[in-house]
Amino acid sequence: MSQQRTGPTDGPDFPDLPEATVARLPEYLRALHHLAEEGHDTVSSEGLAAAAGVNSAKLRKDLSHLGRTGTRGVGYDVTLLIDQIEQVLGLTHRRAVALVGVGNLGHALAGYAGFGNRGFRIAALFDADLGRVGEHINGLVVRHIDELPEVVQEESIAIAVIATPAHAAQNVADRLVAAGVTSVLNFAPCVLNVPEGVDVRKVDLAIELQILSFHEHRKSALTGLPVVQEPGRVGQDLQRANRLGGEAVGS
Amino acid sequence: MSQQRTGPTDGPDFPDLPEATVARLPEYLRALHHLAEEGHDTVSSEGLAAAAGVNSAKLRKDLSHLGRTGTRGVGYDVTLLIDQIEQVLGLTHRRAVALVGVGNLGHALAGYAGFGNRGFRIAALFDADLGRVGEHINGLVVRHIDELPEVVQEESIAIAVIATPAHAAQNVADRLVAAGVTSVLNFAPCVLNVPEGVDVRKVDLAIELQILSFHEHRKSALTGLPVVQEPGRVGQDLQRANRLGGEAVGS
DNA sequence: CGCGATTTGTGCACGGCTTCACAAGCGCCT
DNA sequence: AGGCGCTTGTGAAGCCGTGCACAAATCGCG
Repeated sequence: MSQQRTGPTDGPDFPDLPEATVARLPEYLRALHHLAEEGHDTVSSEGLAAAAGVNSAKLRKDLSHLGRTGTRGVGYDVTLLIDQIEQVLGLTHRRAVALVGVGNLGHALAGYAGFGNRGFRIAALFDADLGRVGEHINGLVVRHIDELPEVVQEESIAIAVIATPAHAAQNVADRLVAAGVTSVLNFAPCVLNVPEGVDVRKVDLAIELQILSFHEHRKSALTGLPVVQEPGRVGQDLQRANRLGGEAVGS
Repeated sequence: MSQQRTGPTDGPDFPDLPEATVARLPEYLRALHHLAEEGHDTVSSEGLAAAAGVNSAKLRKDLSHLGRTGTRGVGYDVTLLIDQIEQVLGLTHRRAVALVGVGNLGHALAGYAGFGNRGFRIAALFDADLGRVGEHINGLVVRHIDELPEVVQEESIAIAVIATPAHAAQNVADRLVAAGVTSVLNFAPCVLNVPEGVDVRKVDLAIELQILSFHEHRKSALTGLPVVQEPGRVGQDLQRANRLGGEAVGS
């Protein structure tokens, strides 16, 4: 609401990173932690790039946005780089996260150790179902969603995870925003409308599979039969042709 | 392995969609199903774009890659468009999916109804832990991972989901590929090395949160105090600043 | 102290994606 | 039948991201 995303930041230490870079920094961070555990003190861009699964030039350009980080001829200091990235990502303190929806998926997320290890602390669980309120999960008690405002205030929660059914997600999002949450990770398969200034990221498991399905479909069309049919009318014909050839997916 | 991704496809009905388009088609599909349930027969690009959360021009260009789909002055026929997209994504039949790792997350995924509704059928569950083998989840029995090759053959499985701990993921991926799987959805926080021709998509929950954390960090630096401190040592100081500015998030 | 090996940081060009703006086409109404 | 309003499909411009290739910088060693 109050700030626009465009234009250079006037804050001195915010280099206004490209979004693509921001999306990769966490991956670098994970790789660096792994390297640190193995006892490495320094890494070359080549080595870190391999560990993170990216091009080394891209990695160097990404890191160059953080200011002077590496030393030529040597590489990057692992612990120093970890600190720098955690700085930029705002991971210098454990951020409190609220989780709404303690169903099938939410239950699993509440117990997922990966959050705790990587800068986050699930500070509160919520659900609308009174049958679930009061349940203990991983040392936390499930609270009713009406208690959102107080808890968000008390725990200084800025990030929330939505793991509710799709039909409830928009309502939950509205209440989260009203309570002061400004970042949402949405697992519900629907589009969320939020006011400007609130960030939403979406994770849709079925969509990921459907993207893979497309590539599968294409692979099997290439390796398998050449799909004989007229190039002109690509309408209902295709539909029928595919339904018939549907089984031929074995490698 | 056998095919390279570059160059135009020689198959007549594969328009070689841009990857960005492929990633959005599933979202359109979901929105269309929703519209169909509400009784809509046609949609304008504007309407569908709003429902999918994208720009309408982008949507039209995406759909134009599928061939003639809409009618000018009217819009898009909802059911027809659903069929077309499902065609292209290879969703004309329910694809069998294997799920490896029946821990915290895997358990939830096995019970997730969203897969079944959207073109996929979890055909087999695997785990390396003998204590879990034999367990019944959602009508399926957990099998030992050594049985992978047979089951993948029998069920014609081309897509697999990895929900194991990170340290086991690469091994599992190798075995999946050896068994004939050519698409992998990886929930383990690590990079997978797979031979060419195998597609991997990764979902890392902590990374999503870290990206949100970055934006939070930036917001609080903008709205709050101008972050007075030496540019040199950007260490613990920022940490304090953020904690103080944490309250100022009310809309 | 100087040289060579090594590795970072970056200028540059290329390709893909996004967005605007508008012409072409379609149906409806008179 | 003809015109009008609406909506698609697309040319063109601009932006962002990627990757090559190389200059600049640093360390170690003789």
